[in-house]
Amino acid sequence: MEYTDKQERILDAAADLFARQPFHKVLLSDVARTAAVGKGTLYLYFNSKEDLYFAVLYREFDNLLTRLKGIAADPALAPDAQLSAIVGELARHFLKKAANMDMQGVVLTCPSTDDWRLRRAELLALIEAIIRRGVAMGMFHDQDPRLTAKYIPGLLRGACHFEPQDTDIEAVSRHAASFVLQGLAGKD
Amino acid sequence: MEYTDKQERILDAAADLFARQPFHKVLLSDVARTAAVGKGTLYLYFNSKEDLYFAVLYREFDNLLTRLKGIAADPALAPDAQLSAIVGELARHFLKKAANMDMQGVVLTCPSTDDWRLRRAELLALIEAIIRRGVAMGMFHDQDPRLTAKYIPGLLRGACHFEPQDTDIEAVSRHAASFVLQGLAGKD
Amino acid sequence: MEYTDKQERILDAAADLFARQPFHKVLLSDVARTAAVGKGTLYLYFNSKEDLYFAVLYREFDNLLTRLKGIAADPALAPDAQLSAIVGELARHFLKKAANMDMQGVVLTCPSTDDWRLRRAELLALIEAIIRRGVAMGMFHDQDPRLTAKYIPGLLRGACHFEPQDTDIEAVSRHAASFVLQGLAGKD
Amino acid sequence: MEYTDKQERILDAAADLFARQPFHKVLLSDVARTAAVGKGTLYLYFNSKEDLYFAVLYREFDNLLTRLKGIAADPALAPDAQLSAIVGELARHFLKKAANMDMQGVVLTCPSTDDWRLRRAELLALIEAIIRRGVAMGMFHDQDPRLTAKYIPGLLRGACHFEPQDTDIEAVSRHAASFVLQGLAGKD
DNA sequence: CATGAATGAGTATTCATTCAT
DNA sequence: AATGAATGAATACTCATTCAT
Repeated sequence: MEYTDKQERILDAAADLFARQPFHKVLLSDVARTAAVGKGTLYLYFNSKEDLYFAVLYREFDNLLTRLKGIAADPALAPDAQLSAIVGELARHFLKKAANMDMQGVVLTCPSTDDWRLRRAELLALIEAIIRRGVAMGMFHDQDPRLTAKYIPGLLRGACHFEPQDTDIEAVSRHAASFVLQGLAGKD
Repeated sequence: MEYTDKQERILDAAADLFARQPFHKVLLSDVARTAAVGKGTLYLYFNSKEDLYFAVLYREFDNLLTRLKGIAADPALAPDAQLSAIVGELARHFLKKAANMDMQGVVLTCPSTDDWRLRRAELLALIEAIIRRGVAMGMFHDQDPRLTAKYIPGLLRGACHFEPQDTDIEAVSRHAASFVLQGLAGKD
Repeated sequence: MEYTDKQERILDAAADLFARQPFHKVLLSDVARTAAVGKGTLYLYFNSKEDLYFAVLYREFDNLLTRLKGIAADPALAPDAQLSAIVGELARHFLKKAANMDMQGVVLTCPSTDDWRLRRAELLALIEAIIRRGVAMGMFHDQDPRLTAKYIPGLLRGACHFEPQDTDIEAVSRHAASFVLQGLAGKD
Repeated sequence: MEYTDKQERILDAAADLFARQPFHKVLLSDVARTAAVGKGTLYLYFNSKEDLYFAVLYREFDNLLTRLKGIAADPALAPDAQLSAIVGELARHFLKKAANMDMQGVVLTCPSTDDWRLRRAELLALIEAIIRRGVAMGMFHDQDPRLTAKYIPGLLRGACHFEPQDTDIEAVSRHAASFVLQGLAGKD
C-alpha cells in the first residue's frame, strides 16, 4: 500500500532521529530527507511535529503491548513463565529501541490523552492479572499486585537504560526474572 | 552570600518552571522574572539554556545522592534497614520533585559529561555495596549485585512516576522495600 | 527568472538601506519589508547579515569593474582616453553609490576572501596595464605604474567622498583626468 | 597627571582594538580590560561607545593635522618641498595607524559635527593654500586648487591602504610626491 | 574617583507550517 | 497526492550602560 508505505518510512525516519537527539533538535526537514519525502508530505500523515513524535512513541509501545498480550494469552504458560517471558520482552524493548528514546527525551508531557492512559493501564493490568493469577494459585504472595505490576517495567528500564552496549540481554532477563519471582515468592 | 543566593534563586525558578512545562516551552524571560533577576544575569551564572536545565537536574540529583550517602554511612543500620531507607528516599525523590521533572522529559542527551556518569555510578555503587555487605553477612543472596542495584531506582521510578497524586509514599515505600528484600532473601 | 529576481530585490533593498545607515542600524526586518519578502527568505539567499552586506558591496564593485573592463578592452581608445574614461567612471562610482556606502561604513574587514583580493587586484592590474601601454608608446613616463594605478581610485575617492552634493561630476572628471595625465606626462 | 594618563590608556587601547575589528565587534569590556581600567571608568571620560570611537579618530587626525601645520608654517620651505613633506606625512599616517582604522571601517556617519567638518576643512585649506602659493609663484599650474587638495590625501590612502606590509614608505613618498608635482607642473 | 555585577532593550536567526504548483 | 520555496512568529542571547559600593 503506497500510503502506508510512506507513513511507515516517515515513522522509521522519525524514530531514528528522535532516538538520537532531543525533540527540539530534530528538524522536520531532516525527517523528510531521511524518509525521502517532501517536507509537506509529513503533514499529509501527521498534523504537527508533536503528533509525529507521539506517533513514533505510540507505535513502539503498541508493538510491545501486542507481544505482551500474546504472552498473557498463552494458555500453555504458568504465571511464572509468563512473567519471565514478559521480563524478557521488556528487556529487549528498553534495550533496543525505547532505551535511547526515553533517555534522550520524552520532551513533552506525555499527552494526558486517554489513548495513552489506557495504553499504559492495559500494560499494567496485564501484568497485574498474571500476578493475581499466581497469587490465586498459591504460587505468588503479594499484598498489592497493582503496585508490583508497576515495578516490573521500571526495574527493567533501570537495568537497561544506561550503558546499553554493555548489557547482555539474556543475562539481564534471567537475573531480573529470578529477582522478580523471588520477590513474589516469599511469605510477606 | 550574595552570589550563591542569586544562583539559588535562579535554580529554584528554573526547577519550578521546567517541572511544569517541557524544555522548549520554558522561556528564559520567565525564568528571569520568576527569579526576580535580569535576563542577562542568567548568563552570568549559566552559559546557556541547556546549561541551566542540567544544573537544575544536577542539583536535584546531588541532593538525593547526599541523603543516600548519609544512609549508607550510618553504622547503626544493617543492610536491610539501609535498603529500606534508601527505597524510602527514592520514593520521595521520584514522587515529589523529579516526578514532574522526569515525566515532562529528560530533554537532552543527559550530557556524556563525566560529572554525570560519575554521579550515576556513585549512586549505583552505593547501593551495590550495601547488597554486597548483606551477601557477605549471609543476609542476602545475589549472583549479580551490580545489576540488582540498577533495579532499585528504576523500580521506584516505575511505582511513583505516574499518577503521583494517587500514590501513598509510605505504602509504596513499605511495599517496595519488602519486595526488594524478598527478592534478595531467597536462595537463588 | 524568479530566483534571481528575488535575490536582486533583496540586494536592491539592502543596498539602499546600507547606504543610508551604518551596518548595525540596518535591521534585517527592514530589509525584508523593503524587498517585500519574508524575513526567513533572506536566509535562503544569504547566510547572514554580514554575508548580505558584502554581497551588496560586491555587486557594486563588480558592476564598476565590468564597465572598466569594457573601457580597457576598447581598441578604439588610446591610453590617455582610456584613463580619462576610467577616471570618469570612478568619479561616478564614488559619487553616486559607493560614496554613501563607503562613508557610512565599511563595517567589516572585507578583504579576507580571495574573491575580494582578486577583484581589487583585477582593478589595479587593469589600470596598470593601460599605464604600461602608454609608457611603451612613449606617451607616459612612470617608474612604477603599479603604484600609480593605486593612486587613481584613491584620488577620486578623495575628491568625491565628502560633500557629494556640492560636487560636479563632469568638472571633477575633467580636472582629475587632466591632473593624472599631467602627472604621467612629464619626464621624471 | 593621573586623569590624562588614564584617558590616554583608554584611547590607546581603543585605537588598537578598533584598528583590528569593526566597530560592532569591539566590546567595551575588551577596551576596559586592555586599558586595565574598570568598565565603568570608560564612562568617566567618554559618554558612549561612539564617543570613544570618534575620540580615537579625532586624536589620530589631530596629531596629523598638527604635523602638517608645522610643515605649512615653515618659512624655509618652498611650496614643492612643503607638498613633498606633506605627502610623506600622509603616507606615514595612512600606513601606520589610520590605514587599518579606515579600512576596517568608518562605521558611523562621520558625525556631521562641526568639529569634524572644520577639521577636515582645515586640512584641505592648508594644502590648498600651498598650491595657491605655488601657482602665485608660477611654480604650479592649477585651475582648481581646491579640488587638487582633495586628491592628495585620497591618493596616498589608495597607495597605502592595502597590503601595508608590502609598502615601502620612502619609495611611495618619493614617487607620490613626484607624481603630484608633475601633475601640478604642466601647462593645462 | 573607580569599579564590575546587574540589567533588559534590542535583533539576528531558526524552523514548523503553509500553499501554489 | 506530493512538493519545497516562502514565510514570520517566536526566542535565545548580546552588550552598552548604570549605580551601589
